[in-house]
Amino acid sequence: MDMAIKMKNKRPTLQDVADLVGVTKMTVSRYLRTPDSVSAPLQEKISAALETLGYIPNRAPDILSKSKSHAIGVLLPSLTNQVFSEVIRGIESVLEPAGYQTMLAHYGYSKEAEESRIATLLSYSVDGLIISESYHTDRVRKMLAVAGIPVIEIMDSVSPPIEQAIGIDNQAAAYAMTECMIKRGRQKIVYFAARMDQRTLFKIRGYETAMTDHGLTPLCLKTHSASSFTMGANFLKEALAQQPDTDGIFCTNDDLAIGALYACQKSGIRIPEDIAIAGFHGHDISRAMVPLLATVITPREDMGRLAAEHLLSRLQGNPITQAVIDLPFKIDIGESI
Amino acid sequence: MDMAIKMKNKRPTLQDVADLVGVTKMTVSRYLRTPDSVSAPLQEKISAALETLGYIPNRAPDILSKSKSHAIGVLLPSLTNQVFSEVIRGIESVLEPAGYQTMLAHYGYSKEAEESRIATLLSYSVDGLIISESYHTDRVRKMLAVAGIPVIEIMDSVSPPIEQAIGIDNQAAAYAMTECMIKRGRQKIVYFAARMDQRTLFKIRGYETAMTDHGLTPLCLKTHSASSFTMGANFLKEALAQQPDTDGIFCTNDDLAIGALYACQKSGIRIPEDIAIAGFHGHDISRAMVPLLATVITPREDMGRLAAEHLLSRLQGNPITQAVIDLPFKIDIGESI
DNA sequence: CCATGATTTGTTACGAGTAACATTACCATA
DNA sequence: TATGGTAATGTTACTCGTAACAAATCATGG
Repeated sequence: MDMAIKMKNKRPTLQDVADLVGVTKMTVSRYLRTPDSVSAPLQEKISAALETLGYIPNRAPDILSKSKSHAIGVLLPSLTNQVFSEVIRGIESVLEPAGYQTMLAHYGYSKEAEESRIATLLSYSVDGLIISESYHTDRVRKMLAVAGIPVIEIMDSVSPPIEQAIGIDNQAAAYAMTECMIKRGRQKIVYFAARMDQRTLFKIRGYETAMTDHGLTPLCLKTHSASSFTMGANFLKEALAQQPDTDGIFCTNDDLAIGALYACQKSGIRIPEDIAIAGFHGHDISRAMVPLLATVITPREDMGRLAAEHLLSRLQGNPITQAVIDLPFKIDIGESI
Repeated sequence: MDMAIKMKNKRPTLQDVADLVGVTKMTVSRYLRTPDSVSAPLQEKISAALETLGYIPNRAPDILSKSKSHAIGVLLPSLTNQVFSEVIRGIESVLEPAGYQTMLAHYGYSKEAEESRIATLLSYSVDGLIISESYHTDRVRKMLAVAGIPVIEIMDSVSPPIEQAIGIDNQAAAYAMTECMIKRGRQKIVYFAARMDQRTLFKIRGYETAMTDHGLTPLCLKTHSASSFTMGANFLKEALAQQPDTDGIFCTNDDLAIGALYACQKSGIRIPEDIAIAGFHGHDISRAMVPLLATVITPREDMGRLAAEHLLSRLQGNPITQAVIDLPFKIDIGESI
């Protein structure tokens, strides 16, 4: 066999193109960035050579010499949650048309994992970071400070931001929904909480404050595992066991609420006559189902979109105009409370 | 003000660490990779200096000299679709523990966009690619060939793969579900199709073949826009207008099916007595709702997981063991047919 | 007390593209 | 035809970490 020609299977470089044309790689480099800076005959020859070899630009040298990767790191707690899928969608809808690449990472709600993921993203010289959660370790804060790139925190608008935060006031949202249920006559409202992350803790506080403000006794069922329809059904059973006259359920997200709602339907519990159910986030399904789920509608995609827009603005050298952007939420009473 | 010390705000390099300790960067480099290759006193001093400066490794030189980024490019048609969120989850569940970074991109079902996204991913020297759809332009095929990195296609197991494909037989799946509905007595089944991508076309073919095989007349409602609950409701209206005695609906995905199902509930159409409804994919919601949605359960997360596993295996130098991996689907008749 | 080998640290070169500077080619005009 | 000026192309140096090689240091045994 001929094992001569083959072997050199590495992708073509500017030098390969230059050799084919008979010029230096500098000329090819110039052609790629400003075609007219090269003479007309060369333009054609270089263009043909690029096509022949299938040349693809290489960002590595640029990342090395200019520390600019044109990539943005996105660090979220989870990919399992629909909320974050929508955030990613919002982010990508801005970054991609702007020519930025998204580097996605997740840390499963673990602080140690967050540290290592941020280090990893920084090791790729990302030009900016979008991260979530409002609490960060000192090590994370130091890494971000040293990296000297713009960082935007999303999801929560209450905690003081590292630089800039875009989110909602989860506590106020939970308070509002709880109060709404109380005003509609519910007294024995149970809160279903999962994951127990920062945002969930804020929501619980909002719920508990609303309950005690109205002279009612809060009852919160908690799990550290992820939320799911099944978990919502399980929580329903437990709630009825602990508090048989439960007349309202407020869930940390739509999954739990829908799980609880279907479980009620299966056991002949009428919604909302017997028990009122409310969720959190307002996913598409809750806007379509029968009965319509009462929920707190949150601007998840907007959060991603705005975060990306502000990040790009800062990459263009603009200063931070607003350290905290508090996005509005909306209470939708649907048909389930 | 003192503008002396500040200014040099770029992130610390190995040289900075070395200067602080009083050695060459080579020594620090060695310490980072094999701490014991450096004398004990130096180990401590270097460790302290790294901490003081907040040094973060830089992958750029490695990418440049070894063309190894430890990043995997993932190109999907859309991020809007829950199917792909779950695929991403599967991919990340393997890549992240293996120390690989995910570079995510999407192309909105456009072939031109696919070309440019692949070029972008390659420009970052990704070590491997996971892409979707089975049809690719010549330019894409050439880029992939020149890049010389392992490529895995997911979602479809029928078309001949570039190198390796992992997916399901969409046509067979649609055929199976259609036949199942027919065997349960349905005659006037309408197909709801959206997006009209490769996979949808396969499904339509499966549905139509099953119908004609059983002497029935297929009727397919189509839209090029994305599927949604609303679209499912609209399709229902149109189906009843075009074929008032419609007794079955088979949808290209669960969203359309659920939208149609809820629309039926609202108009007093009984499911499945009056109309049988089936979806495709078996998302969590369809496994929890009342009535349980009949659906084709597809191994979305498995697809991602397997794709990532096979990719890693090939990055470790193993050959392709199976060019096409056809994953099983499952018909779940639920309570809606 | 020096030779020998082992251990530790240092030096040089490289990867791909580009900024900055240097050179060459070419044209028009005096 | 020499000259000035511009347009086109070439050269050099640089980015940061590390492989490969070189040098220095140290310990041990004869």
